[in-house]
Amino acid sequence: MEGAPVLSPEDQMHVIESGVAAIVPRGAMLEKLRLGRPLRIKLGVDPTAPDMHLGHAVALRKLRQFQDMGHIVVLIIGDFTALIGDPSGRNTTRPALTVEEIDAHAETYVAQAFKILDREATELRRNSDWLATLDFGDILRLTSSFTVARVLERDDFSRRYSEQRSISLHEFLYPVAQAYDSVAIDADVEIGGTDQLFNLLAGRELMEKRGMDPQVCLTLPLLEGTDGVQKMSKSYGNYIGLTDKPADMFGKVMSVPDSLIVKYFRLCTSVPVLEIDALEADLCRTDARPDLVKRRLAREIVVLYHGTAAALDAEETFDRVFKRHEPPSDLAEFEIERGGPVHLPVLMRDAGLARSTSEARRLIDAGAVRIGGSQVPAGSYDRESEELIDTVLQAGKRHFVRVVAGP
RNA sequence: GGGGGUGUGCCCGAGUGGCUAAAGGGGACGGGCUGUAAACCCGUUGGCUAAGCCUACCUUGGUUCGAAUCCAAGCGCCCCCA
Repeated sequence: MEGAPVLSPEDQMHVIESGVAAIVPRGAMLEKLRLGRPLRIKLGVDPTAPDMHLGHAVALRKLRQFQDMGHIVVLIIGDFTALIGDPSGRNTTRPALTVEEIDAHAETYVAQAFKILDREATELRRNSDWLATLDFGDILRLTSSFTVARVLERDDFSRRYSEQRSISLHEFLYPVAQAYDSVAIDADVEIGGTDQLFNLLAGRELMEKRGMDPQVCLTLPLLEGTDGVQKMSKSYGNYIGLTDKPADMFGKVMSVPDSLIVKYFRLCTSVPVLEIDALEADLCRTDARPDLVKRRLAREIVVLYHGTAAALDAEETFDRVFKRHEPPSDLAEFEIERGGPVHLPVLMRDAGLARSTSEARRLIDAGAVRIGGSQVPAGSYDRESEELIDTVLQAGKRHFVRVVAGP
């Protein structure tokens, strides 16, 4: 955003607060903004998960908002802390990663992060730069700033402690290391998920003890996945991947429950906050059209990751498939031999329309399968190849394959 | 170190010798309604060119015409005592 108008501290505050879980302490945030200089906004990431989805992007989007208002982002790859493994939200010790894994993950992470962040306003750092050089004396001085009781207050530690699960001594050092990151880069603000609050506060306290202007801690809520219940996660299968195909992305957003529309706008799009406020007000009216608002949401998100043209295309495909019940334009093709009988369950399994021939039979018996638009009757499993070639085979509402003659 | 418990399909959970591909629920999938929302209704939910066959109740071995169910050993998890 070149030449963005300079917002007043109060207006900036309004943007910053959109969608956040907490700003601690809120007053300090405002004071920092009033300084009138670019603030240094810190995000530390553990190079663990290379496949990113909208949930991972939430913090990055918030950082981007800061950048658009003229602030600097300091993105820290926790290559050194990954050797410890963040215990946050875990019941057990997290396995440490190898150096090779860390490098590979960091690379893919950064590549994806710069789809969202402004490279020009980003400082990219690795925390091994300053953590690896500390000697034992430094570490002793550092750890003397914290007490065991304080660290044990953390939910995850206290739970593990009372349940008599093991806590390795080095895990205690994770918040210390993260706090030291804030000192090393002189952070004004650090952002993270709600489960990070303790670590963020540790940074604030350490800076204070060192006579620095302590960082403000900003936490972001977890983003629910397409099921609207569980947090977005690959293992729950409810995620929208940043590299999902435009049509898939559009469709997945449309399947998100209405109750999450505003949250998604705030956490996943770059729509101006004032506009989202207006949208939210509209949605509360009795003649509201949540379907249209959600459509816009889907469009905004696809534009962000695939551009305008792809978004228009995705919406068109969506209408074709789900409104007019026609096959999409970019159909996958599946080749079969010309001449001879075809057993539908096997064809469907091989073409990826069903996971097994048994499932394919079930789909047929449930009336979910169509050849060239006409329903296959239950129990009818065999066809001649000529009846299938150059037709569209459909299983359920969203799975299509064009059958063509093979070599 | 001693004592007790438990291990079932994607998950939870019933089942204590044949009628069990295994109740019920959740989830998922499919169909209807719709806005690929919610709510609701119906169906399906091990594999296999399939009225049949094969593989399945932690593992291995055993008893039996027949075992998820009984016995033995092993492995995992949980609880109590020391």
